[in-house]
Amino acid sequence: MGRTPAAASEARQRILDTADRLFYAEGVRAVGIDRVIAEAGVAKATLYAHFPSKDDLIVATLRHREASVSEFFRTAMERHGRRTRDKLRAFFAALKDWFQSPGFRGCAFINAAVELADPGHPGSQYVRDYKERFRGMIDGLVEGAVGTAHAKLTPAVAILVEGAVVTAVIHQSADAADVARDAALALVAGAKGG
Amino acid sequence: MGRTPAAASEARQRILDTADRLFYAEGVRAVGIDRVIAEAGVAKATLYAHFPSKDDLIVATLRHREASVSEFFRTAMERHGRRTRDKLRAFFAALKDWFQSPGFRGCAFINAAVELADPGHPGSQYVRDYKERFRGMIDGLVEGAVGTAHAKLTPAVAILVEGAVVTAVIHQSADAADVARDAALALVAGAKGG
DNA sequence: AAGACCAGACAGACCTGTCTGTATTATCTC
DNA sequence: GAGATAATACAGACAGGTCTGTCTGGTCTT
Repeated sequence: MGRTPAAASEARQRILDTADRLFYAEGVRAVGIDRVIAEAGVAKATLYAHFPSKDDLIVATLRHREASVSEFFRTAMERHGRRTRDKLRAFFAALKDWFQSPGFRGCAFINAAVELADPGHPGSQYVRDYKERFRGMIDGLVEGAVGTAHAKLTPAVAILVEGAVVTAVIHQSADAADVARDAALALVAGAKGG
Repeated sequence: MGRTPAAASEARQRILDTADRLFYAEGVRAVGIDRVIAEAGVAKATLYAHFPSKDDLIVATLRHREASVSEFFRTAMERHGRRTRDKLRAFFAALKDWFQSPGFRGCAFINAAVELADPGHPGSQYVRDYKERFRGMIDGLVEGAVGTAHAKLTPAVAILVEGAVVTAVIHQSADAADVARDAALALVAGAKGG
């Protein structure tokens, strides 16, 4: 019995897809292993052969989701980028698409960090690292919009994005994307002008 | 035996204080009734006499917390208000105080909404209502800062505040308060100038 | 024969909510 | 004052379910 069988296995992929879906929709604490294996059509032993514990599965699910989130924004921005050449605008348009997508329930990483509560949990650590990478992407957009690097602008835009996500999920509305976009563009215009 | 004994009872107050503390620190799902009654020094029957179910206790705890949050911001802003007459500045200073306070773990209302997951849960509904009231407070600050009412500014500042809270709890840093303050002031200045 | 998988029992802990029974205190009646 | 009544709170057993994680055994494919 291999401790961690083939990395690219059908069962493993089914587990990850199912766990991602359930964890995002109902929360990592609310969904139990039994639910995951039932809906993935997998034996419990198989799950534990691939993921030593539920905590490991949670982290693997976050990693799995990061890939799909990046992919979503890449294609959505490309789609919007045809009309709006400004990448920052295209990003907020993609953000709004996300808010309006069925089953939207906010940022899976923030949700996981909130649920795990313990900052030392591997999942919480992963979320911090992910947010660093996310901020790096924002930084690229801001630099493209403002011309030069601007140390103070990126954190502000990142905060606007986080706030928009939280507001959208609480109020079940996509309006926050427009509000955040206008605020970000105003800040960019201010940084360029002054 | 009254179903809901005296509204102002010592046991009831102990339950609320304890539940508020535990729920905020570890999450409403992670903390069980047994923990609450043990740390509150209360019999289980007493808890269920005051609160018909855990869900009811959660909502009561949120209500209880709203009072203390309002009180915190009122006094903190008053303290800062002596130096900075600008109420918006005083608010962000208070926000930073909160971020730096021991045991800070973000917004209890957002956390609860994330954990409950279901938008129809009474707790989630309470959170939505609370955020409406919170936005009303922000609106007062913005109106005071910009002179006249400004429909587009308040939602942007509210989003900055939400984003700052989330960023602060994820990165365990109070810097987000300063970033959000500067961004809010820039937006206000832009609204006044243009 | 070996690796990967499925099915499901099992242990031990924890969950919410109900129930029995007792102690304490305040109030009302005589 | 003395006794009765009712409200409140205590302690803790209990039911029925769920949780994670382990284990046994069978199946299928290569």
